[in-house]
Amino acid sequence: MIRGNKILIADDEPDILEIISFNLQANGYEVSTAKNGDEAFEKAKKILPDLVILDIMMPGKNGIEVCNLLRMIPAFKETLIVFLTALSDETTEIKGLETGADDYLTKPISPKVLISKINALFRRLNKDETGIIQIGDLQINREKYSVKFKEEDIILARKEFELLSLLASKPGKVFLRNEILNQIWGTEVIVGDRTIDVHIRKIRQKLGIDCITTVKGVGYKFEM
Amino acid sequence: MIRGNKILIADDEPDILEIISFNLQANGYEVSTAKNGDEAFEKAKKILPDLVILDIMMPGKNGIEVCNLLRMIPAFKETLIVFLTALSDETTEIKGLETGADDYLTKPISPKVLISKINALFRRLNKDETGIIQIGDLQINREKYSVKFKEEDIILARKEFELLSLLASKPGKVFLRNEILNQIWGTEVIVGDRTIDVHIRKIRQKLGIDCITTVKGVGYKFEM
DNA sequence: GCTTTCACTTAACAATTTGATAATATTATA
DNA sequence: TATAATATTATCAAATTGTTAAGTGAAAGC
Repeated sequence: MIRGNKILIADDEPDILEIISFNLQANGYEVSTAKNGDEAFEKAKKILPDLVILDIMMPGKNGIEVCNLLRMIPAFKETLIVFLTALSDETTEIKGLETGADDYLTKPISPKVLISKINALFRRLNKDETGIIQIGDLQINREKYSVKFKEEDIILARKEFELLSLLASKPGKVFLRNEILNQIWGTEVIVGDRTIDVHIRKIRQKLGIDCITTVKGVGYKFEM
Repeated sequence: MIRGNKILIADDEPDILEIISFNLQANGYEVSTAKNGDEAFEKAKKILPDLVILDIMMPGKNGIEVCNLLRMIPAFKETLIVFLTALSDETTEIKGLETGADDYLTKPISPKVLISKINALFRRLNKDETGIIQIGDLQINREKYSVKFKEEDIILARKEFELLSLLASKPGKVFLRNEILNQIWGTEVIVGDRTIDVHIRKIRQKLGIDCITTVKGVGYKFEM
């Protein structure tokens, strides 16, 4: 868990608090609890959690009020907020979601499912899936379709980029010629064996460094 | 059509497809449908939706398989995927969420609640909805539909504006021609490939600076 | 009502790049 | 060394994009 592992739970039933706390902690989250809406709001402002789990019916402020108040504070614009309540009526659920909550879960819920849902929310929050391959001084950015070597931009044509991208996706692994053909040309198109060689050559030429190794009779592999 | 609002629904029950389609469309989403897993996978690759709603039990590939396949494709790393199924057993739900889905909803679900859930997901996705994009000396104001370069107003026609706006929304990212067509023209309208080029040309001409790069065989990207 | 203007699209062609192959040279290895 | 596999080079066809001009329809202006 790189970022975002502080969770605040607000519920007026001590049993619920304990069960959920236990399960979240067992999954590596740092948990704080609150017994009512007012306490939840105060604690939230103090500890700045990454996720707030709110019961709706609580003494003091109810969950929806807390959610509203939090969303008004800039620091909580991005904070995950989830309702966890026994209230399963449609109107409340819609109201809850429209308040700016990220999910609305109804009790009873199994701890495992709860954890899965929470993991799913965090997964999207930590969207560091940039599609960048970095090996030594070589950087391949799939999204930008760009290759850099020591801050130097290297322009590759499409097939060249795809080929390098494929080989570099698993450094050290030998890709069979067949495998390469299937991955890059697909099963429909049929091209000669020499075609691969030529593209490999162009990549080697453009990169200027020797990072693609020929494994004679088998295929090619990427190595720095 | 600037906002990400394309949804693909896959379900083998025509009634469900129709009801959900209707409701989503009524809420401003652009909807495509698929009757089974295979069709869902193919259509997804073609139209590049922002959200995919998957039934689990379907002829051909089941929903979980489709989700798995999609998540393997770089272009679908960020796509919202939600299961909507009658299967309410815990194991399946956990498996679904661990496959990389963003939510797991069980039928029956009221259209209103479904819409709320979907809105909540999109709300988090479009996080930087400030309406103003500032890159170097270039300022794009989505609300005013205006573009400024070094305090100088630049008048762009609608399509030109939308195109620039799209490219500039993720500087560096290469937008596939497909992606551009889908985002700006939608899946209904079909225009020739040259149309994009011509708009690109006009933007380049009007801006006077070289900030749109052609990636041959792939698409275009914005770079200052 | 008519004309003008403008945004958008397309056709047609030019310019460019890419990718595949043939032909030949070179290398690795049994 | 003989042989199969790969490297290299040059070449050409195909794919892709750039550019210009022209057509279309809708909105604006007279």
